[in-house]
Order: sequence, then structure tokens, then C-alpha cells
Amino acid sequence: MPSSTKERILDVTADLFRQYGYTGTGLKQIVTNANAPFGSLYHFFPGGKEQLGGEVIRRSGEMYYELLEAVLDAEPDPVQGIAAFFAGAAEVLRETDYADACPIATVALEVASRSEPLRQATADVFDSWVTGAAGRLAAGGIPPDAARTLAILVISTLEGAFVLCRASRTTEALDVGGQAMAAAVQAALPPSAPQRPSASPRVRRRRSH
Amino acid sequence: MPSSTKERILDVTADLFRQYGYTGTGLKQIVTNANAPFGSLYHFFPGGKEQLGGEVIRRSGEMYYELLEAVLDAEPDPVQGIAAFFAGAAEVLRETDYADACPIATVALEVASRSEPLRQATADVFDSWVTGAAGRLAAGGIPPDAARTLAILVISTLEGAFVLCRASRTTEALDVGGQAMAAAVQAALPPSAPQRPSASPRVRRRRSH
DNA sequence: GTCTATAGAAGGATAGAC
DNA sequence: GTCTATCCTTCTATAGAC
Repeated sequence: MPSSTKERILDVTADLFRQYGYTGTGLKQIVTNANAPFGSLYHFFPGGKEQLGGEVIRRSGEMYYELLEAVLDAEPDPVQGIAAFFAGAAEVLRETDYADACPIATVALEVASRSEPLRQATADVFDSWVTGAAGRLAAGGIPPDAARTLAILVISTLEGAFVLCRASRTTEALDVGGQAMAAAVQAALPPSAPQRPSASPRVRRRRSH
Repeated sequence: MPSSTKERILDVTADLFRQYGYTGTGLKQIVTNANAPFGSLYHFFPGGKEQLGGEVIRRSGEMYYELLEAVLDAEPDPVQGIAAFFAGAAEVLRETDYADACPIATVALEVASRSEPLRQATADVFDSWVTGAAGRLAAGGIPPDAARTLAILVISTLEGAFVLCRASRTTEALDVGGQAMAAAVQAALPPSAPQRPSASPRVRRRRSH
């Protein structure tokens, strides 16, 4: 038993939103791709496209944050973790012909000036990412304020790199962003906390003069 | 005489694309806002929406780059210049009720997997920004490779910050990004090169070794 | 080159049989 | 809860009078 009709609708809609955005995705296209009858859509989502959109935004946001956590959990060093996430995003982008980037960025820009409930949904997603990432950075020894700032910077850079990479059909911006953000995390970590046990020559702290 | 019909169409389309994106902007809405008859649209743009879209993307890209140059030219120190550009973008965002961010980002994400000519147009715009910004950074004394990397990072961060700011209706991401990018430019500049024109000793050419 | 009218397709949404 | 048929609007695009 693969999945319920509602789940198929949610999954398919998330895929289509990621590639074509909110306005660019039609309800007929959704039910076709989901192998669902048209009536089921309004059965599960009486609020129509806006309700479906809101649920997909929040669900995609949760799933993408879980992916972030999985990648970071697989890497004991947060610096390597950030680098791995950007590298993984670049790999997915290449593998999907530059289609699968951020699941909600296109929708976020489209609905920002058009639908207040959907804008709020995207805002809540980004806020949860920032809060979550900041918490993890703080757990690594970065002071809370700096951790939040750094989390915002990392997510901004990731989102912007997605824009450039999908447009250019290269991963250059993600490569650049990954290196820069890994370095930024490294610089923010307390120097006394070693990240890699094996022979990584630490950078000496510069002294101001 | 304020402007020609064609120019009004281009201006109005650029405004609508920035707020609502490509799919979210209708041709009827365009001719209505531009006070133009519907037929004029196909008279000036026989290729229809896609041709109009392409011209608007390239035109908006040029105009936004000119804005960048104007802001940087007004500030002798490139570090202050970058900070000023982010601060100005944040101000515009607040003043326009979080509507006027990047003129082509929404469109870029929408068309990336949908229209190859329009994707190419957005790619060309981003590439021109990167090349132009890298040239300016290199002129300030940053080695060409580092200048290009830094330009990509700055533009990525700006674009991503726009996404977060429009969603959250705050300028926090632009504030964070502006500070970080100003610092990144500062760190990349040769320490011997003073930024302010008063008493500017020339930078010695480096010798390869 | 301006403007109106309309075609033809696609969009979101609803009704109702089963 | 499934599925079909259909309504109404909106969209892009074209035709043709002026």
C-alpha cells in the first residue's frame, strides 16, 4: 500500500510547487499527477488551493528541516556539516537537472504580496529553520545572539545560491556559499572547542593590533 | 510627454513581475496598468508574453545593476558601499510594504524549469551582475579569483535575504547580510590598501613567485 | 499604430451520482 | 469517500475595423 490519496496529493503538490511555484501549478495538474479524482482534492482540502498550499508549505518546511538535521547529525563537526549540506544540495540540483532546490522559495516570493495566510506560512517555515539552526549552533558553543545571526546568514546564502544556481544551471554559487558558510561557522566557534579529532591543522586566532 | 506606450508597458510589467512574478502577472493587468490598448502589446511584442518577459528581465537587470553602481559610486570605500547597498535595499523594502525586492528573483525561480529562453535571460542578468561586481572589487585591490567568489557570495546573500525579508516582513536578514558582506569585503581587501581617498598611496603590484 | 471583440485553452471551484 | 461532468472566470492570443 503505497500511500493515501491525501498524501499523494500533498507529495505531488510539493514537487510541483518546488519546480513551478504556486501560480504555475494547476489543480488539474495536481490531481492528474497524483492519480486522484478531482473531487478528492476538495474533499480533503475544502479551502481549495490556498488551504492545500498552506499545508504543503508547512509540510515541505518540516521535511526540509529534517533533511538538514539528518545531514548535520551525520557529521560530528558542525563546520563539516554545513559544508556537507551545501554540497548535498548542489548534488541534488545537478541530479534533478536543476529543478529541486528549496521547496518553498519560489512560492514564498510569489505569495509574499498576494496571500497573507500563505506568506505567514512561509514566514513560519523560515523562522523555524532559523530558530532550529541557531539552536544547533548554540549547542556547539556559539553564543545565542551570534548563533541566530549566523543561522540567518547561512539560510540567506543558501536560498540566494539556489536562485543563482537554478538560473545558471551551475552549482558555483552553492560551492562558494558552502565554503564561505563553513568558514563563518568555524570563525564563530569558540577556539577551545576542537571539531575534528584527526590532524586538522587549526587556524591560529588572529590578534588585533 | 511622459513616455511611449512601449516604455509604459515595459515599466509596468517590471513592477508587476517584481511583486507577483511571471505567471502571476496577466497581460490584461499589464495593459490596464499601462493605460495601453491590448493590441499594442502584441504590436510591440509579437512574441507575446515570453518576448515581453525576456525584454523586461534584461532591462530590469540592467537598471538594477545601474542602481548598484550608483550606490557604490557614491561611497568611496567599497566596504561602506556594500553596507549602503544592503541598507538601501532594506529601506526600499520597508517603504514599499515589503514588495520591492529583487526585480527578477521571483521570475528567475518560476521560469527556471519552464522556459529556456527566459531562464537564459535571468542567467545572463545574474552573470552580468557577478562580472560587474567582481570587476569593481578587483579594481579595489582584490585578486580576480577572490573578487569573483566574493561577488557571487554577496549577490547570493542579497538574493536570499530578499526571500527571507519578504516572507517575514522584517529586514533582519538584509541587516545581517549587509554586515556580513561588508566584513567579507573588508577581509578580502589588501591590508595595505586604504579605502578612503584622502592620502591614497598606490597599491604595489604583487609579483608572482 | 490604436483599439475592440472574441476565439480557444486553462484556471479554480462546485454539484451530484455512485 | 470516489469519480464525472460542468460552471464561471481568467488567461493568452488573434482578427479586423478604424
